Amino acid sequence: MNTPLPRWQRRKDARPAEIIQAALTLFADKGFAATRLDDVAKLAGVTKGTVYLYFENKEELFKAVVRETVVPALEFAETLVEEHQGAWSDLLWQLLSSWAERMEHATSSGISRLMIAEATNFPELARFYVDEVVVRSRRLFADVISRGIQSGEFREVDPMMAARAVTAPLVMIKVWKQSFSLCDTEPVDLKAFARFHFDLLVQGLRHR
Amino acid sequence: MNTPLPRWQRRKDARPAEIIQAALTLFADKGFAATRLDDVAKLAGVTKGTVYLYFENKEELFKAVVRETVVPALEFAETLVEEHQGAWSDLLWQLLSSWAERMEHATSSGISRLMIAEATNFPELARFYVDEVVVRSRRLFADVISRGIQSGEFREVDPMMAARAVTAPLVMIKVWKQSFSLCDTEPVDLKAFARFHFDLLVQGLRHR
DNA sequence: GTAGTTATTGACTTTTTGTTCAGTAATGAA
DNA sequence: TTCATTACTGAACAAAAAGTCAATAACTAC
Repeated sequence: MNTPLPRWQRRKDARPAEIIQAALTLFADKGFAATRLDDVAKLAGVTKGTVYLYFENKEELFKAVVRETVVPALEFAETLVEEHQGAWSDLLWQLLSSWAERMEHATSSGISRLMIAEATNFPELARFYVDEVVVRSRRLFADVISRGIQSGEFREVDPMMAARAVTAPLVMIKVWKQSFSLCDTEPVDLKAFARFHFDLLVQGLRHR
Repeated sequence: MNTPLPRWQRRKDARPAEIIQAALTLFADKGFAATRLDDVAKLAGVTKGTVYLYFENKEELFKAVVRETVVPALEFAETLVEEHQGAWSDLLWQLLSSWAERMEHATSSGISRLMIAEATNFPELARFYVDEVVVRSRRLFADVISRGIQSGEFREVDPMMAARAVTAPLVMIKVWKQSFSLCDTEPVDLKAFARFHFDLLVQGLRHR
Protein backbone atom coordinates (compact mmCIF):
# COMPACT_ATOMS: atom_id res chain seq x y z
CA MET A 1 0.00 0.00 0.00
CA ASN A 2 1.45 3.42 -0.96
CA THR A 3 1.24 6.44 1.31
CA PRO A 4 -2.19 7.98 0.76
CA LEU A 5 -0.60 11.35 -0.11
CA PRO A 6 -2.05 13.95 2.27
CA ARG A 7 -4.46 16.59 0.97
CA TRP A 8 -2.40 19.30 2.60
CA GLN A 9 0.77 19.69 4.63
CA ARG A 10 1.60 21.46 7.85
CA ARG A 11 4.22 24.08 7.03
CA LYS A 12 4.06 26.63 9.80
CA ASP A 13 7.42 28.17 8.96
CA ALA A 14 6.93 28.59 5.24
CA ARG A 15 3.35 29.93 5.27
CA PRO A 16 3.91 33.58 6.25
CA ALA A 17 6.44 34.21 3.51
CA GLU A 18 4.30 32.44 0.93
CA ILE A 19 1.21 34.39 1.91
CA ILE A 20 3.16 37.65 1.82
CA GLN A 21 4.51 36.81 -1.62
CA ALA A 22 1.03 36.03 -2.92
CA ALA A 23 -0.38 39.18 -1.34
CA LEU A 24 2.38 41.30 -2.85
CA THR A 25 1.65 39.93 -6.29
CA LEU A 26 -2.06 40.68 -6.07
CA PHE A 27 -1.83 43.97 -4.18
CA ALA A 28 0.73 45.24 -6.67
CA ASP A 29 -1.53 44.31 -9.54
CA LYS A 30 -5.00 45.26 -8.28
CA GLY A 31 -4.42 47.47 -5.25
CA PHE A 32 -5.36 46.87 -1.63
CA ALA A 33 -9.13 47.26 -1.70
CA ALA A 34 -9.67 45.39 -4.95
CA THR A 35 -7.72 42.36 -3.78
CA ARG A 36 -9.79 39.60 -2.15
CA LEU A 37 -8.28 37.58 0.65
CA ASP A 38 -9.78 34.47 -0.94
CA ASP A 39 -7.58 35.10 -3.95
CA VAL A 40 -4.50 35.73 -1.84
CA ALA A 41 -5.14 32.48 -0.02
CA LYS A 42 -5.71 30.56 -3.23
CA LEU A 43 -2.50 31.90 -4.78
CA ALA A 44 -0.61 31.00 -1.62
CA GLY A 45 -2.06 27.48 -1.75
CA VAL A 46 -4.06 27.76 1.46
CA THR A 47 -7.53 28.84 2.55
CA LYS A 48 -8.65 32.15 3.97
CA GLY A 49 -8.69 30.73 7.49
CA THR A 50 -4.98 30.09 7.30
CA VAL A 51 -4.27 33.67 6.37
CA TYR A 52 -5.95 34.72 9.61
CA LEU A 53 -3.80 32.25 11.48
CA TYR A 54 -0.72 34.26 10.61
CA PHE A 55 -2.03 37.80 10.15
CA GLU A 56 -4.47 39.67 12.36
CA ASN A 57 -6.45 41.12 9.47
CA LYS A 58 -6.18 42.40 5.93
CA GLU A 59 -4.58 45.68 6.91
CA GLU A 60 -1.90 44.00 9.00
CA LEU A 61 -1.16 41.68 6.09
CA PHE A 62 -0.72 44.73 3.88
CA LYS A 63 1.67 46.34 6.34
CA ALA A 64 3.64 43.11 6.59
CA VAL A 65 3.91 42.97 2.81
CA VAL A 66 5.34 46.47 2.64
CA ARG A 67 7.70 46.04 5.57
CA GLU A 68 9.08 42.73 4.37
CA THR A 69 9.51 43.84 0.79
CA VAL A 70 11.04 47.22 1.29
CA VAL A 71 14.01 46.88 3.55
CA PRO A 72 16.92 44.97 2.03
CA ALA A 73 17.23 46.82 -1.26
CA LEU A 74 19.39 49.77 -0.33
CA GLU A 75 22.15 48.49 1.88
CA PHE A 76 24.20 47.15 -0.99
CA ALA A 77 24.02 50.43 -2.87
CA GLU A 78 25.02 52.45 0.17
CA THR A 79 28.24 50.51 0.72
CA LEU A 80 28.95 50.84 -2.99
CA VAL A 81 28.94 54.63 -2.65
CA GLU A 82 31.13 54.55 0.45
CA GLU A 83 33.81 52.46 -1.15
CA HIS A 84 33.84 53.99 -4.60
CA GLN A 85 36.94 55.43 -6.20
CA GLY A 86 37.22 56.93 -9.66
CA ALA A 87 34.80 58.96 -11.78
CA TRP A 88 31.49 59.73 -10.09
CA SER A 89 29.62 59.40 -13.34
CA ASP A 90 30.81 55.78 -13.49
CA LEU A 91 29.30 55.14 -10.08
CA LEU A 92 26.11 56.85 -11.20
CA TRP A 93 25.86 54.47 -14.11
CA GLN A 94 26.62 51.50 -11.92
CA LEU A 95 23.80 52.49 -9.58
CA LEU A 96 21.30 53.23 -12.32
CA SER A 97 21.96 50.12 -14.34
CA SER A 98 21.87 47.74 -11.39
CA TRP A 99 18.68 49.41 -10.24
CA ALA A 100 17.10 48.97 -13.67
CA GLU A 101 18.25 45.37 -13.63
CA ARG A 102 16.61 44.67 -10.30
CA MET A 103 13.44 46.44 -11.42
CA GLU A 104 13.02 44.07 -14.31
CA HIS A 105 13.37 40.85 -12.37
CA ALA A 106 12.53 41.30 -8.70
CA THR A 107 8.87 40.99 -7.79
CA SER A 108 9.53 43.46 -4.99
CA SER A 109 9.81 46.31 -7.47
CA GLY A 110 6.03 46.32 -7.76
CA ILE A 111 5.96 48.03 -4.40
CA SER A 112 6.48 51.55 -5.82
CA ARG A 113 3.23 51.58 -7.70
CA LEU A 114 1.44 49.99 -4.78
CA MET A 115 2.64 52.65 -2.36
CA ILE A 116 1.81 55.45 -4.77
CA ALA A 117 -1.70 54.10 -5.05
CA GLU A 118 -2.31 53.42 -1.36
CA ALA A 119 -0.24 56.07 0.42
CA THR A 120 -3.20 58.30 1.26
CA ASN A 121 -5.15 55.36 2.67
CA PHE A 122 -2.25 54.25 4.92
CA PRO A 123 -0.50 57.39 6.18
CA GLU A 124 1.68 55.66 8.81
CA LEU A 125 2.86 53.14 6.26
CA ALA A 126 3.49 55.90 3.74
CA ARG A 127 5.76 57.62 6.22
CA PHE A 128 7.65 54.38 6.83
CA TYR A 129 8.11 53.89 3.10
CA VAL A 130 9.17 57.48 2.51
CA ASP A 131 11.74 57.37 5.31
CA GLU A 132 13.04 53.92 4.53
CA VAL A 133 13.09 54.07 0.73
CA VAL A 134 12.30 57.37 -0.92
CA VAL A 135 14.35 59.74 1.23
CA ARG A 136 17.11 57.20 1.70
CA SER A 137 17.63 56.59 -2.01
CA ARG A 138 17.29 60.29 -2.68
CA ARG A 139 20.07 60.92 -0.20
CA LEU A 140 22.14 58.19 -1.81
CA PHE A 141 22.04 59.87 -5.20
CA ALA A 142 22.37 63.36 -3.73
CA ASP A 143 25.53 62.12 -2.08
CA VAL A 144 27.01 60.95 -5.36
CA ILE A 145 26.13 64.25 -7.02
CA SER A 146 27.64 66.24 -4.14
CA ARG A 147 30.91 64.39 -4.34
CA GLY A 148 30.95 64.83 -8.09
CA ILE A 149 30.54 68.57 -7.58
CA GLN A 150 33.28 68.69 -4.95
CA SER A 151 35.68 66.87 -7.21
CA GLY A 152 34.92 69.30 -10.00
CA GLU A 153 33.42 66.61 -12.23
CA PHE A 154 29.91 68.12 -12.14
CA ARG A 155 28.84 71.73 -12.20
CA GLU A 156 27.20 73.28 -9.16
CA VAL A 157 23.58 72.21 -8.89
CA ASP A 158 21.24 71.56 -5.98
CA PRO A 159 22.08 67.93 -5.15
CA MET A 160 18.62 67.12 -3.76
CA MET A 161 16.91 68.45 -6.87
CA ALA A 162 19.34 66.55 -9.00
CA ALA A 163 18.67 63.38 -7.03
CA ARG A 164 14.99 63.73 -7.81
CA ALA A 165 15.77 64.31 -11.46
CA VAL A 166 17.90 61.17 -11.46
CA THR A 167 15.44 58.84 -9.74
CA ALA A 168 12.07 60.06 -10.95
CA PRO A 169 12.32 58.95 -14.60
CA LEU A 170 13.31 55.38 -13.79
CA VAL A 171 10.57 54.93 -11.23
CA MET A 172 8.04 56.50 -13.54
CA ILE A 173 8.90 54.27 -16.49
CA LYS A 174 8.65 51.21 -14.27
CA VAL A 175 5.30 52.32 -12.88
CA TRP A 176 4.03 53.07 -16.37
CA LYS A 177 5.05 49.66 -17.58
CA GLN A 178 3.18 48.02 -14.76
CA SER A 179 0.05 50.06 -15.26
CA PHE A 180 -0.16 50.17 -19.01
CA SER A 181 1.75 47.18 -20.29
CA LEU A 182 -1.40 45.85 -21.96
CA CYS A 183 -2.16 48.97 -23.94
CA ASP A 184 1.12 50.72 -24.58
CA THR A 185 1.81 50.11 -28.27
CA GLU A 186 5.52 50.79 -27.96
CA PRO A 187 6.83 49.42 -24.68
CA VAL A 188 10.25 50.60 -23.54
CA ASP A 189 13.11 48.46 -22.47
CA LEU A 190 13.97 49.58 -18.96
CA LYS A 191 17.70 49.12 -19.34
CA ALA A 192 17.79 50.90 -22.67
CA PHE A 193 15.91 53.78 -21.13
CA ALA A 194 18.24 53.84 -18.15
CA ARG A 195 21.18 54.14 -20.54
CA PHE A 196 19.52 56.94 -22.47
CA HIS A 197 18.58 58.76 -19.31
CA PHE A 198 22.11 58.43 -17.98
CA ASP A 199 23.67 59.87 -21.14
CA LEU A 200 21.38 62.87 -21.07
CA LEU A 201 22.03 63.31 -17.39
CA VAL A 202 25.82 63.28 -17.29
CA GLN A 203 26.03 65.68 -20.19
CA GLY A 204 23.55 67.89 -18.35
CA LEU A 205 25.64 67.76 -15.21
CA ARG A 206 29.01 68.48 -16.82
CA HIS A 207 30.45 71.96 -17.02
CA ARG A 208 29.42 73.83 -20.14
CA MET B 1 -44.62 85.64 4.70
CA ASN B 2 -41.16 84.92 3.30
CA THR B 3 -40.46 82.08 0.89
CA PRO B 4 -39.98 78.93 3.00
CA LEU B 5 -36.59 78.23 1.38
CA PRO B 6 -36.68 74.72 -0.10
CA ARG B 7 -34.63 71.92 1.44
CA TRP B 8 -33.24 71.06 -1.96
CA GLN B 9 -33.43 72.27 -5.52
CA ARG B 10 -34.04 70.55 -8.81
CA ARG B 11 -30.98 71.12 -10.94
CA LYS B 12 -31.00 68.41 -13.56
CA ASP B 13 -28.45 70.13 -15.79
CA ALA B 14 -25.86 70.90 -13.15
CA ARG B 15 -25.91 67.58 -11.29
CA PRO B 16 -23.81 65.38 -13.59
CA ALA B 17 -20.88 67.80 -13.66
CA GLU B 18 -21.05 68.33 -9.91
CA ILE B 19 -21.16 64.61 -9.21
CA ILE B 20 -18.26 64.01 -11.57
CA GLN B 21 -16.25 66.75 -9.88
CA ALA B 22 -16.92 65.26 -6.45
CA ALA B 23 -16.09 61.77 -7.68
CA LEU B 24 -12.84 62.96 -9.23
CA THR B 25 -11.80 64.55 -5.96
CA LEU B 26 -12.42 61.40 -3.95
CA PHE B 27 -11.25 58.86 -6.52
CA ALA B 28 -8.02 60.81 -6.98
CA ASP B 29 -7.44 60.83 -3.24
CA LYS B 30 -8.56 57.34 -2.15
CA GLY B 31 -8.80 55.32 -5.36
CA PHE B 32 -11.82 53.68 -6.94
CA ALA B 33 -12.54 50.83 -4.56
CA ALA B 34 -11.92 52.78 -1.37
CA THR B 35 -14.30 55.58 -2.36
CA ARG B 36 -17.88 55.22 -1.10
CA LEU B 37 -20.70 56.46 -3.27
CA ASP B 38 -22.35 57.87 -0.17
CA ASP B 39 -19.33 60.16 0.22
CA VAL B 40 -19.35 61.16 -3.44
CA ALA B 41 -23.03 62.02 -3.09
CA LYS B 42 -22.48 63.99 0.10
CA LEU B 43 -19.62 65.99 -1.43
CA ALA B 44 -21.78 66.72 -4.47
CA GLY B 45 -24.59 67.87 -2.19
CA VAL B 46 -27.02 65.11 -3.12
CA THR B 47 -27.90 61.59 -1.95
CA LYS B 48 -26.81 58.26 -3.36
CA GLY B 49 -30.11 57.81 -5.16
CA THR B 50 -29.42 60.88 -7.23
CA VAL B 51 -26.05 59.53 -8.33
CA TYR B 52 -27.85 56.49 -9.72
CA LEU B 53 -30.26 58.80 -11.52
CA TYR B 54 -27.42 60.08 -13.68
CA PHE B 55 -24.98 57.19 -13.75
CA GLU B 56 -25.76 53.52 -14.27
CA ASN B 57 -23.39 52.31 -11.56
CA LYS B 58 -20.09 53.05 -9.85
CA GLU B 59 -17.99 51.82 -12.73
CA GLU B 60 -19.82 53.96 -15.27
CA LEU B 61 -19.34 56.96 -13.00
CA PHE B 62 -15.64 56.23 -12.91
CA LYS B 63 -15.45 56.03 -16.69
CA ALA B 64 -17.36 59.29 -16.98
CA VAL B 65 -14.92 60.95 -14.59
CA VAL B 66 -11.93 59.90 -16.65
CA ARG B 67 -13.48 60.74 -20.01
CA GLU B 68 -14.69 64.17 -18.93
CA THR B 69 -11.45 65.10 -17.22
CA VAL B 70 -8.96 63.95 -19.75
CA VAL B 71 -9.82 65.44 -23.07
CA PRO B 72 -9.38 69.20 -23.28
CA ALA B 73 -5.85 69.49 -21.94
CA LEU B 74 -3.76 68.86 -25.01
CA GLU B 75 -5.35 70.80 -27.84
CA PHE B 76 -3.86 74.09 -26.78
CA ALA B 77 -0.37 72.65 -26.59
CA GLU B 78 -0.64 71.01 -29.99
CA THR B 79 -1.47 74.26 -31.76
CA LEU B 80 1.37 75.91 -29.88
CA VAL B 81 3.82 73.46 -31.44
CA GLU B 82 2.34 73.93 -34.91
CA GLU B 83 2.67 77.67 -34.85
CA HIS B 84 6.01 78.00 -33.10
CA GLN B 85 8.92 79.91 -34.59
CA GLY B 86 12.33 80.43 -33.00
CA ALA B 87 14.44 78.26 -30.72
CA TRP B 88 12.99 74.83 -29.96
CA SER B 89 14.36 74.91 -26.46
CA ASP B 90 12.23 78.00 -25.84
CA LEU B 91 9.15 76.09 -26.91
CA LEU B 92 10.19 73.21 -24.70
CA TRP B 93 10.34 75.54 -21.74
CA GLN B 94 7.01 77.09 -22.62
CA LEU B 95 5.42 73.66 -22.69
CA LEU B 96 7.03 72.44 -19.50
CA SER B 97 6.33 75.54 -17.45
CA SER B 98 2.71 75.86 -18.52
CA TRP B 99 2.26 72.19 -17.80
CA ALA B 100 3.74 72.57 -14.31
CA GLU B 101 1.51 75.58 -13.81
CA ARG B 102 -1.62 73.64 -14.71
CA MET B 103 -0.53 70.74 -12.54
CA GLU B 104 -0.45 72.92 -9.48
CA HIS B 105 -3.88 74.43 -9.85
CA ALA B 106 -6.18 72.24 -11.93
CA THR B 107 -8.04 69.52 -10.04
CA SER B 108 -7.92 67.48 -13.23
CA SER B 109 -4.20 66.82 -12.76
CA GLY B 110 -5.09 64.27 -10.11
CA ILE B 111 -6.08 61.94 -12.91
CA SER B 112 -2.52 60.68 -13.56
CA ARG B 113 -2.17 59.03 -10.19
CA LEU B 114 -5.70 57.71 -10.40
CA MET B 115 -5.07 56.05 -13.76
CA ILE B 116 -1.75 54.63 -12.61
CA ALA B 117 -3.50 53.07 -9.64
CA GLU B 118 -6.56 51.73 -11.47
CA ALA B 119 -5.28 50.93 -14.95
CA THR B 120 -5.07 47.19 -14.40
CA ASN B 121 -8.61 47.08 -13.01
CA PHE B 122 -10.05 49.00 -15.99
CA PRO B 123 -8.17 47.86 -19.09
CA GLU B 124 -10.47 49.49 -21.65
CA LEU B 125 -10.28 52.79 -19.82
CA ALA B 126 -6.52 52.46 -19.54
CA ARG B 127 -6.28 52.10 -23.29
CA PHE B 128 -8.44 55.18 -23.77
CA TYR B 129 -6.24 57.14 -21.41
CA VAL B 130 -3.02 55.93 -22.99
CA ASP B 131 -4.20 56.80 -26.50
CA GLU B 132 -5.76 60.10 -25.59
CA VAL B 133 -3.19 61.42 -23.14
CA VAL B 134 0.01 59.45 -22.71
CA VAL B 135 0.84 58.66 -26.32
CA ARG B 136 -0.50 61.98 -27.52
CA SER B 137 1.65 64.06 -25.19
CA ARG B 138 4.61 61.80 -25.83
CA ARG B 139 4.19 62.48 -29.55
CA LEU B 140 3.90 66.18 -28.85
CA PHE B 141 7.26 66.32 -27.13
CA ALA B 142 8.85 63.88 -29.56
CA ASP B 143 7.78 66.27 -32.28
CA VAL B 144 9.51 69.22 -30.66
CA ILE B 145 12.67 67.19 -30.15
CA SER B 146 12.61 65.99 -33.77
CA ARG B 147 12.34 69.49 -35.12
CA GLY B 148 15.11 70.59 -32.79
CA ILE B 149 17.29 67.85 -34.21
CA GLN B 150 16.42 68.77 -37.79
CA SER B 151 17.28 72.39 -37.19
CA GLY B 152 20.62 71.36 -35.69
CA GLU B 153 19.75 72.76 -32.28
CA PHE B 154 19.78 69.34 -30.60
CA ARG B 155 22.09 66.40 -31.14
CA GLU B 156 20.75 63.19 -32.66
CA VAL B 157 18.81 61.19 -30.08
CA ASP B 158 15.80 58.90 -30.28
CA PRO B 159 12.92 61.42 -30.09
CA MET B 160 10.49 58.97 -28.46
CA MET B 161 12.99 58.07 -25.75
CA ALA B 162 13.73 61.72 -25.23
CA ALA B 163 10.03 62.47 -24.97
CA ARG B 164 9.75 59.95 -22.18
CA ALA B 165 12.75 61.45 -20.47
CA VAL B 166 11.12 64.87 -20.72
CA THR B 167 7.68 63.95 -19.44
CA ALA B 168 8.39 61.28 -16.85
CA PRO B 169 10.06 63.44 -14.18
CA LEU B 170 7.29 66.04 -14.08
CA VAL B 171 4.54 63.46 -13.83
CA MET B 172 6.46 61.54 -11.20
CA ILE B 173 7.04 64.58 -9.01
CA LYS B 174 3.37 65.48 -9.21
CA VAL B 175 2.31 61.94 -8.35
CA TRP B 176 4.78 61.84 -5.47
CA LYS B 177 3.44 65.08 -4.10
CA GLN B 178 -0.09 63.74 -4.18
CA SER B 179 0.81 60.48 -2.53
CA PHE B 180 3.30 61.60 0.07
CA SER B 181 2.54 65.25 0.76
CA LEU B 182 1.83 64.42 4.40
CA CYS B 183 5.13 62.71 5.08
CA ASP B 184 7.69 64.20 2.74
CA THR B 185 9.85 66.37 4.96
CA GLU B 186 11.15 68.47 2.10
CA PRO B 187 8.41 69.05 -0.46
CA VAL B 188 9.46 70.33 -3.86
CA ASP B 189 8.01 73.26 -5.67
CA LEU B 190 6.76 71.91 -8.97
CA LYS B 191 7.72 74.95 -10.99
CA ALA B 192 11.18 75.13 -9.48
CA PHE B 193 11.68 71.48 -10.31
CA ALA B 194 10.40 72.02 -13.84
CA ARG B 195 13.01 74.76 -14.27
CA PHE B 196 15.77 72.59 -12.90
CA HIS B 197 14.73 69.67 -15.05
CA PHE B 198 14.62 71.89 -18.11
CA ASP B 199 18.13 73.24 -17.56
CA LEU B 200 19.54 69.75 -17.18
CA LEU B 201 17.65 68.63 -20.22
CA VAL B 202 18.62 71.26 -22.74
CA GLN B 203 22.24 70.99 -21.80
CA GLY B 204 21.94 67.25 -22.21
CA LEU B 205 20.36 67.66 -25.62
CA ARG B 206 22.83 70.16 -27.01
CA HIS B 207 25.82 69.13 -29.08
CA ARG B 208 28.88 68.45 -27.00
C1' DG C 1 -54.02 78.90 -6.35
C1' DT C 2 -54.04 74.24 -8.24
C1' DA C 3 -52.77 70.12 -10.61
C1' DG C 4 -49.54 67.50 -13.14
C1' DT C 5 -44.81 66.37 -13.78
C1' DT C 6 -40.46 64.76 -12.27
C1' DA C 7 -35.98 65.48 -9.76
C1' DT C 8 -34.73 64.07 -5.41
C1' DT C 9 -34.85 61.63 -1.24
C1' DG C 10 -34.00 58.00 2.23
C1' DA C 11 -35.08 53.73 3.82
C1' DC C 12 -34.73 49.21 2.19
C1' DT C 13 -32.63 44.99 -0.20
C1' DT C 14 -28.79 42.63 -2.11
C1' DT C 15 -24.20 41.53 -2.79
C1' DT C 16 -19.76 41.20 -1.62
C1' DT C 17 -16.08 40.20 1.29
C1' DG C 18 -13.71 40.51 5.67
C1' DT C 19 -13.70 37.78 9.89
C1' DT C 20 -14.61 33.85 13.12
C1' DC C 21 -14.44 29.19 14.87
C1' DA C 22 -15.80 24.35 15.60
C1' DG C 23 -14.26 20.45 13.43
C1' DT C 24 -10.72 17.72 10.80
C1' DA C 25 -6.67 15.70 9.41
C1' DA C 26 -1.51 15.88 9.36
C1' DT C 27 2.31 15.18 12.29
C1' DG C 28 5.52 13.55 15.93
C1' DA C 29 6.19 11.26 20.26
C1' DA C 30 5.43 7.39 23.03
C1' DT D 1 -0.22 1.47 16.50
C1' DT D 2 -2.08 4.88 19.32
C1' DC D 3 -2.55 9.28 21.21
C1' DA D 4 -1.96 14.18 21.88
C1' DT D 5 -1.06 18.25 19.64
C1' DT D 6 -2.03 21.79 16.46
C1' DA D 7 -1.91 23.58 11.52
C1' DC D 8 -5.38 23.86 8.54
C1' DT D 9 -10.04 23.77 6.53
C1' DG D 10 -14.56 25.30 5.15
C1' DA D 11 -18.90 26.69 6.27
C1' DA D 12 -21.24 30.11 8.60
C1' DC D 13 -21.47 35.02 10.41
C1' DA D 14 -21.28 40.05 10.30
C1' DA D 15 -20.26 44.46 8.41
C1' DA D 16 -19.99 47.49 4.84
C1' DA D 17 -21.14 49.32 0.78
C1' DA D 18 -23.45 48.82 -3.85
C1' DG D 19 -27.74 49.20 -5.87
C1' DT D 20 -33.31 49.78 -5.81
C1' DC D 21 -37.64 52.09 -5.57
C1' DA D 22 -42.01 53.92 -3.55
C1' DA D 23 -42.86 58.23 -1.48
C1' DT D 24 -42.08 63.15 -1.42
C1' DA D 25 -41.39 67.79 -2.38
C1' DA D 26 -39.79 71.20 -5.88
C1' DC D 27 -41.02 73.11 -9.88
C1' DT D 28 -44.11 74.46 -14.21
C1' DA D 29 -48.04 75.52 -16.69
C1' DC D 30 -52.54 76.70 -16.59
